[in-house]
Amino acid sequence: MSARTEMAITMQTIGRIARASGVAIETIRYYEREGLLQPPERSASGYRLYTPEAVERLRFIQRAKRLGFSLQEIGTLLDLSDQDAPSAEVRALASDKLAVIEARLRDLQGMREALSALVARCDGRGDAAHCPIIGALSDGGEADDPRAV
Amino acid sequence: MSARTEMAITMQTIGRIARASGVAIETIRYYEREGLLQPPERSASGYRLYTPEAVERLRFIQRAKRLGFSLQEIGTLLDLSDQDAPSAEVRALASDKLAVIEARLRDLQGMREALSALVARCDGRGDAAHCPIIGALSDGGEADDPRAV
DNA sequence: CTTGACCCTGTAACTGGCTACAGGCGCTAC
DNA sequence: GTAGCGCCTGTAGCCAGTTACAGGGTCAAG
Repeated sequence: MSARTEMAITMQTIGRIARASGVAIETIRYYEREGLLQPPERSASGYRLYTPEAVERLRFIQRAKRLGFSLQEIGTLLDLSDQDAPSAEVRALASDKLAVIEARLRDLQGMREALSALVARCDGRGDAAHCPIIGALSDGGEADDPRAV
Repeated sequence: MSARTEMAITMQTIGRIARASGVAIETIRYYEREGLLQPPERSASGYRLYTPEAVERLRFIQRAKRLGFSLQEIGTLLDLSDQDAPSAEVRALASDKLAVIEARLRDLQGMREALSALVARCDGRGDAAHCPIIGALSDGGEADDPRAV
């Protein structure tokens, strides 16, 4: 059990880290092409060999994706982390993203309100010519509720 | 001013309806290819000639887009309207879309909460290694607030 | 008669994030 | 040795909704 004989710790093939992380093999290779993952070592026959940290990195990517970061932004986050950059930069990225999410939320809330008002006004009886939804889309919504659509 | 001599009412070229509707020329042709707009009449030299209703239809499309409908769904809405189908079908489409929007809203609200909690925990001082944002992304966020990210 | 704005068709590029081949080697078990 | 999985590269396709050419013809003004 000398350090010399177990040189490879627990290197894993791409299929194994794919299963361990829940990220598809093709996607892992794609992330490598996109620069999110360092090109790993290769076996004599050219197989990619990953350390367990690769799984951590993939999980990082997944979590950041869930928070709404794009792959490009995740790349930046990973770089900042790797270079141990000032935390303020990470924070700035996150709060920019937060602002984008909030803007999108306001957008969607507007849509929801407009649409639910329309759905509420349509009883589903009669035909499309008299449907308030069609009416609102056709002429800008000047029925009971003259809010712009 | 006989009906015979002014056969064309006020037919407009594509550039004019583009300006009147705010939709780019290329986009109008694209909508035609996609079946959202009926192929218009043509002049002797092959120019598209639109009636003023085309502008209405383009505005309909824009309003529906703002409400979150896809072009495909807008096509369906227009068909329902053209065929004067039962209003219930329009209503169903709208309330399905509403449900999708609400689901997306819940999603984004979750993102906002998680992200704003992280931003709040990072004071922007120190470096990335000690940044709670990086920490949460790296290990699943088991800091002050062990909520899953 | 020429300029320049407008229109035509058809096709390709773009965005982001994958996903799917095709064609070919490597590895392991029986 | 041979089956069958796993891995490799490289390229192409997918989604939606445009946008951008290239290479032409048309039309109105000066």
